[in-house]
Amino acid sequence: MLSKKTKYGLKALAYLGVQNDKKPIQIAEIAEQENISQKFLESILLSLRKSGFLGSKKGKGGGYYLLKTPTEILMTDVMRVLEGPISMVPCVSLNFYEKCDDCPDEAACSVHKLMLMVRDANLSVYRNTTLADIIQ
Amino acid sequence: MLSKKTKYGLKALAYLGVQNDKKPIQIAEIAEQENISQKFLESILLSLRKSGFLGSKKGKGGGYYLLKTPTEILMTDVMRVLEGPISMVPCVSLNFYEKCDDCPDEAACSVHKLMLMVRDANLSVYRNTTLADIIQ
DNA sequence: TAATACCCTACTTGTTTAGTAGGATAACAA
DNA sequence: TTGTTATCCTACTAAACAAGTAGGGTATTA
Repeated sequence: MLSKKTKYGLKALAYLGVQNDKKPIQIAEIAEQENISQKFLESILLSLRKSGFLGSKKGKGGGYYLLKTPTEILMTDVMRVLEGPISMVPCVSLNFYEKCDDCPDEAACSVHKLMLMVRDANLSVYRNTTLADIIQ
Repeated sequence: MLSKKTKYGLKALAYLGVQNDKKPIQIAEIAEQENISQKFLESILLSLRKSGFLGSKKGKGGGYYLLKTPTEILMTDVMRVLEGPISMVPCVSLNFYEKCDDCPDEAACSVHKLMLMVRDANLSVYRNTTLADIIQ
């Protein structure tokens, strides 16, 4: 299941992505428009800022804005930050590889084989999809 | 992340799949060979039996065995029983569809759009993979 | 009739999720 | 300079879920 964090994060990015100008948008506005708890959204936007997707401005007239254009924002990167590893098991992860402690032989493991295929299928979606592709 | 339940269930199915004869295999043997807690595996095999993948035999010489040949066991079905819905959000699920309560317009939802692509990618893997494909 | 091995329910423990609470800090405007 | 706005940051919490454990009951076979 997709976590609410990821869902809300994606919705917020999409909301910022459809704005034509680069004027900062307030958390409160996004939260209200997208039916998200404001405080929860606050922490999500914070992590999106820390990972380089968003810029922010404090004080009156402040808010968040995209640092790149939607066509430059890859779902691979967004998903890794919001949802974590794309692989369903660490032993097939490109960025978070870890050997299974219970599995003596990766090459012979049926779970490994299946999860490799699943990982590749997911990666091909996320790598070929940008924020621009999912807004409008 | 893939649950241990699914991981163990797949390993057990694979273990039963490589047996050439149809002789029942005991939980204890699978648990030992695959490094799985026996009691936990017991409950997993029980659910695989109740969903029609396995047959069982009680008493001495008893155990579990596949009810179909590995080429007939689709990953779509296995994953749905062990891991639950293949979709990451209910609003794109074929078998467990549910409308999002916070989302006014599915067609315009960016999360919906992305998750549709992800669902299709995963389905195409699971639908085209049988137990036979992941053993050996 | 004793041993074997599955059958079934209920409980426990640890982790994660989805928030809440409450204040600190920076920027702008009067 | 002072009040207001809005982000920044830490810590806490309730509920759900995962991953087992415990302890028997029941059917089959020798």
